[in-house]
Amino acid sequence: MRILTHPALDDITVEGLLYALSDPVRVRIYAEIVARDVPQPCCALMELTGKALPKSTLSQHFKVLREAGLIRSERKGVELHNTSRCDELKPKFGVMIEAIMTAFATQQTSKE
Amino acid sequence: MRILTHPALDDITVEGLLYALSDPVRVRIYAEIVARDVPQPCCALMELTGKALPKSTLSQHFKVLREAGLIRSERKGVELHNTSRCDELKPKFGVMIEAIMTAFATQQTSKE
DNA sequence: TTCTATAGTTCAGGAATTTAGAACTAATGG
DNA sequence: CCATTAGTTCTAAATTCCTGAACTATAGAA
Repeated sequence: MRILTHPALDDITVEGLLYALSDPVRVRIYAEIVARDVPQPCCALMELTGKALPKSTLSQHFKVLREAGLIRSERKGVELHNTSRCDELKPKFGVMIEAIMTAFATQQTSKE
Repeated sequence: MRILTHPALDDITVEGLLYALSDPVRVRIYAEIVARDVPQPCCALMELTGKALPKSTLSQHFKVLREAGLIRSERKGVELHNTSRCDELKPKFGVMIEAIMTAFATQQTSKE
C-alpha cells in the first residue's frame, strides 16, 4: 500500500470539493465524519445507505473525498482514522462547506 | 424540439446542484449568468474557457444546469434566454449557492 | 516466527457517462 | 419559400465508475 497522500491547501479547488460532495453516498459519509467528531474508520460507515456497500466501492469513495481535500486519513493500527479537514479549508473557502452541509442536513431531515 | 422542462423546487437536490457546479465549464457558465444580470443566450458563452466549445457540448452543459434547477431557459425568438433561479432556491438552500459562487470567484481572481 | 483475522487498496472487466461531429428542428427575415 | 442563426438530438468513441477478486498492511495469538 502506498502512503496515503493528501492535497496541499493550494491544490484544493472548489470544483473538486463540489464533485466529491455531489455523490449521495459520499456526502452522507462526509456528513457522518463531521457529525461524529471522533475519527471514523471506513468500516464504521459501511451500512450508511441501508444496503451495505462493497468495501472496494467504499474505498474509492474515501479516496475521492481524500483527494478532493475534504478528509484526512491516518493509519491507526489496522484501521484508518478519517477526520474532516474543514478547519483547514475555512480560510480559503469561507462558509462554503458549512453552507453545503447545512443544506444537506435540512434536506435529509425533511425527507422523513 | 421538446418543450424545455425545469424541475419544481421540491425536486431540486443538494447533490444535483453540486454536481452541476462541479464541472469547470459549467460553473463558469453559471457564474457568467449570475454576473451579467441580463438573460444570456447560450451562444454568448461559447468562448468562455478560451477555446471555443462545440455547440453540442455547450447545449449539454446548459441542459445539466437546467435540470439541476440552477437556471431557467426561455425561448426569445431564435435564442434561449438563460437566467439564474437563485432567488427561488434561496428559501430552500439558504446561502449555499452564494457561498459556492463567492468561493469560486475568489479562486478565479487568485489564479491571475 | 508463523498463522489468522481484520482493514483497506489495487486490479480488471463490464456498465454507465461524457464528449463532440453530423444531422435535425425551431424561429426569423428577406 | 429559402437562407440564416440558435440550439437540440443522435450516435459512436473516449472516459469514468462500480465491484468482485486478489493483494497488502497491521496486530494478536500460538
